[in-house]
Amino acid sequence: MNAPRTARERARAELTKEILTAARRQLGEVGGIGLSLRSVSRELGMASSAIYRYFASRDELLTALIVEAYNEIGAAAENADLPVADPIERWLAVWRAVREWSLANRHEFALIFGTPIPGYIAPHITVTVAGRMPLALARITSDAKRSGALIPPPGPTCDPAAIEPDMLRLLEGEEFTPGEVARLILAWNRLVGIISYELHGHLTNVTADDAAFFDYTARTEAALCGLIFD
Amino acid sequence: MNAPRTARERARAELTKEILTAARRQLGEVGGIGLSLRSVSRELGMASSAIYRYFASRDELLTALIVEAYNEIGAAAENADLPVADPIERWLAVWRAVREWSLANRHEFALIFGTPIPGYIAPHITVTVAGRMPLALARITSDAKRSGALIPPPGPTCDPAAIEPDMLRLLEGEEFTPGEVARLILAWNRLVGIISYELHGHLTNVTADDAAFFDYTARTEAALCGLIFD
DNA sequence: ACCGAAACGAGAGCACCGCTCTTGCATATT
DNA sequence: AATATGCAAGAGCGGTGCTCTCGTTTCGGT
Repeated sequence: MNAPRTARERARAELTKEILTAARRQLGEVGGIGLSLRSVSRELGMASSAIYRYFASRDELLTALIVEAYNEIGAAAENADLPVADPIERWLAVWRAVREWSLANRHEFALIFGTPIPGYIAPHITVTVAGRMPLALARITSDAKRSGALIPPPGPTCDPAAIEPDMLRLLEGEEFTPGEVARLILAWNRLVGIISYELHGHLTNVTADDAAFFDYTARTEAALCGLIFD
Repeated sequence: MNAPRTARERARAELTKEILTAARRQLGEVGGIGLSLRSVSRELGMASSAIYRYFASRDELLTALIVEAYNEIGAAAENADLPVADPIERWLAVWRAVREWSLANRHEFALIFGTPIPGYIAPHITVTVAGRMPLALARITSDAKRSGALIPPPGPTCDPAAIEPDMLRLLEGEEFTPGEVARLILAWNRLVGIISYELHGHLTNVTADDAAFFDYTARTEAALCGLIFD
C-alpha cells in the first residue's frame, strides 16, 4: 500500500472510504439487494455518475463490502480465540463470537453466506479472506491434536478422494487425517448453517431458546470433530 | 376449491395459471430477485398493469412460487421414501432426492432457503407445506425407533427447554425424546445447509466429489440421529 | 512557467423496474 | 334492457444501474 502523494490521490482515497462507509451504513438498513448507488451518492451529496469514478459498478462496490465482511467475521473468530483456554472453551468462544457478529450484522452475513447475487461472480481476492473464520476452527482442533486431546468418535468414513487435495494439506505443519478434515468441513458448514436458519426464521416455532440451541449445536460439532465434551 | 362456473371465471383461472408458469419459467432463468412482473407480462403479451388483476403485488406472485417450491421439495422427499427399505437406505434416498431437486431447481431452492427477500414476510400458508420435507426425515427415524433400530450415539445433551414444546410433540403418536428431536432438527438443518454450500460455491476448492461428500454427510447425520450405519 | 494529458463532477439521457390511476369495453346480474 | 362488475390497456410517477458528454480542475513533463 502506497501512501497517497498528491492532493488528488489523498482526496480520492478519502472519498473512496466515504463511499464505502455510506454504503456499509445503507447496507445495514436495506440489505445488499436494496443497496442503491444513487442513494449512496445522494447521502454524499454528489452526482450518481461521480460514484463510477471510484467503483466501476455496483458489483464492485458490493465486492468491497464482501471482503470487509469476510475480514470482520474472520477477525471476530480470531479475537475470540484465547489459545490458553482448553479446546472446548475455545471452540465455544469462537462459535459464539461468530454468531454474535452475524446477529449484529445480518445483512453482511447474508452478503457472504446468503443467496449469491445473480450475475455476480466472486473475485479471486475473496478466497483468502474467506478462509480466516474456518481456519480459526481448524487451529483449535490442530492444537488439541498436538496435545493429544483429540479423540474423534466413530462414525461413517469419508472417501479421501471426495476432498480436494489442497484441503487435506490444511494448516501446514499439522497433518490432519482425511476424516478429521471432512468433519472440520462439516463443522464449518454447520456454524454457517445454523446461523442462517436462525437469521432466516427457519427456527421460529422450532426452537424456544436460540442461544441455548446454538450452544448445543456447537458442542455437538465439537464432539464430532473429536473435542472432548464434559 | 370450486370449479369455475362462468366463462369469465374459467378464463381467470387459466390466465392465473399461465402467469404462474411463465413466472416459474423466468425464475429458472433470472432467479427470484430478477423476476420482473413486466417481463412476465411481456411474455404473455399483455399489459403489465393487467397482472395486478391476478396478483396484488410482486410479493404475492413470489409467495405462490414459494408454496409451489415447498410442495415440490416435500413431494420429492416423500416420493423417494420407500417404507419397505431399511432405514439407512430410506434416509439416503430421501437426502439424495432432495439434493437432486435442489440442483435441478436452484432458484426455487434459493427462494425458500436462501436470503429472505427484504420486506417480504412469509404468509402463514407456508408453514404447513414447509414441514413436508423435514417430516419425511422424521418418519424414517420414527419407524426405526418403532422397530428398535434406533440407537442414538452418545453426545452432548440438549436442554429440552431450548426446543418449542410443539416441536417435542412432533409426529403425533410417536414419542420422541428431546434429544432425538434436537438431532432431527440438526439433520434437517444439515440437509439444507450442505446443499446451500454446494449451490453457493462454498465447496469449490474444498470438496472434489460433491455427490460423494454429500453421501458422507447424509450418513454422518443418520448416525447422529441413531440410524445404524454399515 | 507553461501546456497537454489525465482525472473529475455534474447533468442529461436510456432502458428498465414496481405500482397506481383512469378510461373504455366486455361480461354478468337483476 | 339497464345496471353493476370484471377486465385490459395506457399513461404516468418515482425509482434503479449505467453511459455519454461537457466544462473544470489537477498533475506531470518539458
